[in-house]
Amino acid sequence: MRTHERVLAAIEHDLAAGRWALGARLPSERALAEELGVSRPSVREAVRILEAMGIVRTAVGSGPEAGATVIDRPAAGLGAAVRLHVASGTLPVADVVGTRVLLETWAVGEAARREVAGVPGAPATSGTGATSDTVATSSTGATADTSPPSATVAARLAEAHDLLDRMDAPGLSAEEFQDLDARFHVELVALAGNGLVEAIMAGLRSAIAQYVAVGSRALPSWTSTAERLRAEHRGILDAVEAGRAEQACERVRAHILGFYDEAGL
Amino acid sequence: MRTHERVLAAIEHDLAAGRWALGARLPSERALAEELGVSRPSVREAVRILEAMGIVRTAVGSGPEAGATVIDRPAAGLGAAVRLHVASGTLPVADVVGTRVLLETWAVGEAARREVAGVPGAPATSGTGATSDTVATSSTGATADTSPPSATVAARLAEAHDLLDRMDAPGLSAEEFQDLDARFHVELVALAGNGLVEAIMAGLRSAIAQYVAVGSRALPSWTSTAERLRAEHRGILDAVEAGRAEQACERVRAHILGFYDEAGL
DNA sequence: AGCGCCATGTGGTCTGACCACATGGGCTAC
DNA sequence: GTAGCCCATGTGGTCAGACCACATGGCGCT
Repeated sequence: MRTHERVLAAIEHDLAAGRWALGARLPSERALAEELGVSRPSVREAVRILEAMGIVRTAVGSGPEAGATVIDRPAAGLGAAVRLHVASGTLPVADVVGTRVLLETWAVGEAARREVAGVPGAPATSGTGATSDTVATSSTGATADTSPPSATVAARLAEAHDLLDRMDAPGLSAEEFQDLDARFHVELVALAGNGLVEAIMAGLRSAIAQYVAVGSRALPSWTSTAERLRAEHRGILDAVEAGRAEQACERVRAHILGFYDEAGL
Repeated sequence: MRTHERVLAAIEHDLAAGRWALGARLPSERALAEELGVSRPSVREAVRILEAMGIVRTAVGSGPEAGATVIDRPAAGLGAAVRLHVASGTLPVADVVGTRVLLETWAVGEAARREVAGVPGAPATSGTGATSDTVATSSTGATADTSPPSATVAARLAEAHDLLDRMDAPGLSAEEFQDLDARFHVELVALAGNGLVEAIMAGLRSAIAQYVAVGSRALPSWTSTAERLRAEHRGILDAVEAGRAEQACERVRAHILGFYDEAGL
């Protein structure tokens, strides 16, 4: 077994044993190296992997913000992995589209059924909202994290409405629109309250952004398409809030596949 | 931007540009370092991340097998990331169970509808079968890769049947049974022919194995539970092959949630 | 012609060092 | 006594160089 794998296993063990809570700091690389009897580069490689997977965040300097702190960003690792596999050509775009149809139709259905059950403001089981990637940067410039952790469904809905409002702004560039659009769809999935599904959807985000950017260049008219997308977004959210699960599912499906077909992908 | 991130971005760019096909070898670490004007440790950190995400495989020695070769193992990165997040306590087990219910019910439904459409032997869109993890080893000892790439649906069905037959072997330990069980469920999802969904399910495998192992210790009688699981597996596969989508979905849901409830999780 | 040995190139690891950065306490000036 | 500045300290980031284990493949010997 390679040294950095032993380090990784040791950290994973301590993580599972609760040695470090969320937000806590790992020992310094030098201290960990001495503690485990390995060299600093080996520790560094393990920390790099944890960072790529969204388990820790590293920062230089001094004080409580410096060092490797345990964070909660499941989407980072998933997103980078999916994007890299799409980049290497092993994952076809059709599979990505099929997956988002699956996740999003399910999510809006769940959300709508929860609405009709009369618990519109119930807290989500887990709010692991984190969207930006940690690894590399050749993806579309993901701006910044937005979703606060452990948000309620009501807050998620408000966030979704806010995103739609911002997409109505005149003079919005296609890139800005598509960025807001991607975040809206992640919020949509987040409404279902399953942190893992949300993380997967957030992970798909950069891969989705790539094919959307490519596909939008093949459109006859971006402005008219954007107008249609805006209306469809409103329609989806309306169906969810009205508790019409079947209608919400069908609208999401038509929305996603409609763009996919129109862009000729 | 940190040096290893620049290296990662450069490799991702070349990967997307088709510089290396699947199975090709990356330049040696020393050559890459010189090419990019960075030191070897920086290259190593980038390669480590690629390895953790299942993009490349590294091997020492000489000859065509040595070095960093481009592979196609989407499940490795996803699996390790999901397992680590579950270990750190940020992803509840209920979310993992909910996600597998979603993926598996959808997959068997798709498979059954494809059966009834009369294309039982149609080739899958992509066969990215890879199940074992690359990172760390504290998970349940995943034995080895089994699914060959680009397998047909018929081959997948045969593999599923074979797994069920092997689960009938007398004297099978609980661990062996659960390993076969996990592989059966991955095969089930693979029937739908979506490589990404299959990769996600394969990624969930080690996280699932953990809660199954914990839950099975709380069962009143493992042998009787195993007997029930065997029968349910056959029932699911029968429904798929008969093209009864609704029945297959319901049986999968009952199968997963039944164990979850019985184990008191 | 067959066999065995070693030069070669690979990743794996370690040592030691220096740098940039952010903090926080001590020192100085007022 | 207080407010401000400044540098010691500890952090990750990076580099250079070295050695090791390993697997291969060609060379030389038999």
